[in-house]
Amino acid sequence: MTEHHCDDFEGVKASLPDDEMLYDLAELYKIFGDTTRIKLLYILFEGEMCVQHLAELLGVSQSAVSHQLRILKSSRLVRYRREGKTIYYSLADDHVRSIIECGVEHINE
Amino acid sequence: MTEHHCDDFEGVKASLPDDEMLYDLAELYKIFGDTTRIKLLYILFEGEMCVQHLAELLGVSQSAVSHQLRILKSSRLVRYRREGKTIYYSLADDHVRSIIECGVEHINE
DNA sequence: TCAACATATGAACAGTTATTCATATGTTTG
DNA sequence: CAAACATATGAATAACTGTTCATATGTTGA
Repeated sequence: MTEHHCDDFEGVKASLPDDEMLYDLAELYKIFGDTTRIKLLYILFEGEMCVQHLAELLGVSQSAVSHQLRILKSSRLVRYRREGKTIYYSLADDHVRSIIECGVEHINE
Repeated sequence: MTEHHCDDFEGVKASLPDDEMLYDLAELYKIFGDTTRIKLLYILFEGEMCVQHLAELLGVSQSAVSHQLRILKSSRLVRYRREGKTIYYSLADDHVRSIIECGVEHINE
């Protein structure tokens, strides 16, 4: 009797989270899987910043940043506040930090 | 004096990790950003399993699983051992678990 | 060594994604 | 209200990604 689990389909299958949850999880990580968005999040670690300046720091167009911010916003990873014409973006909560830290740990091993 | 950081380009820029690290990080998360791979990892939480059975559990072709396993392997997220004709895959370490747990936390908030 | 089996790999294709360009929305000031 | 500015959005495009099919590699036992 080996220790592999090929015998126990039903057991393993039952232990899996439901498909919707797995889908959501993948969707979440997809968001972190892009250099522009990772950079955005890292910049926002330091505090809020307006769109224009985010674009300059990243070296991409205002439009590109805005599109990416929309994705981050819709996943509730960032939030924003308006001040006159300017909109300042910031991190929504600390999950972002902890998620990224987990990744960094793996890379630095 | 507001609290935003638009003034402090250089400061924020200096605080950013180097591009290579940010790239690697994005590459890592990209791997988690796919339902098939997330499922694979979840299955392997329960123990090692051979390719054929992984394919059956996932409902995709043997080839597809093999391609995905190659990606997971090259990122050192899984490892394998051969036993005759069969190859058993398993998680490489516990980082996978902690990374995924961070994601789950965000989803369940 | 040959047949049967398990896994890996390459090419092709369909679907997705990130960017840019052009333009729209919304805000402030004269 | 009009002009100037900041951001958002839609369409188009180029690049990337995951799957399948066909086939190659590698292992075992007769």
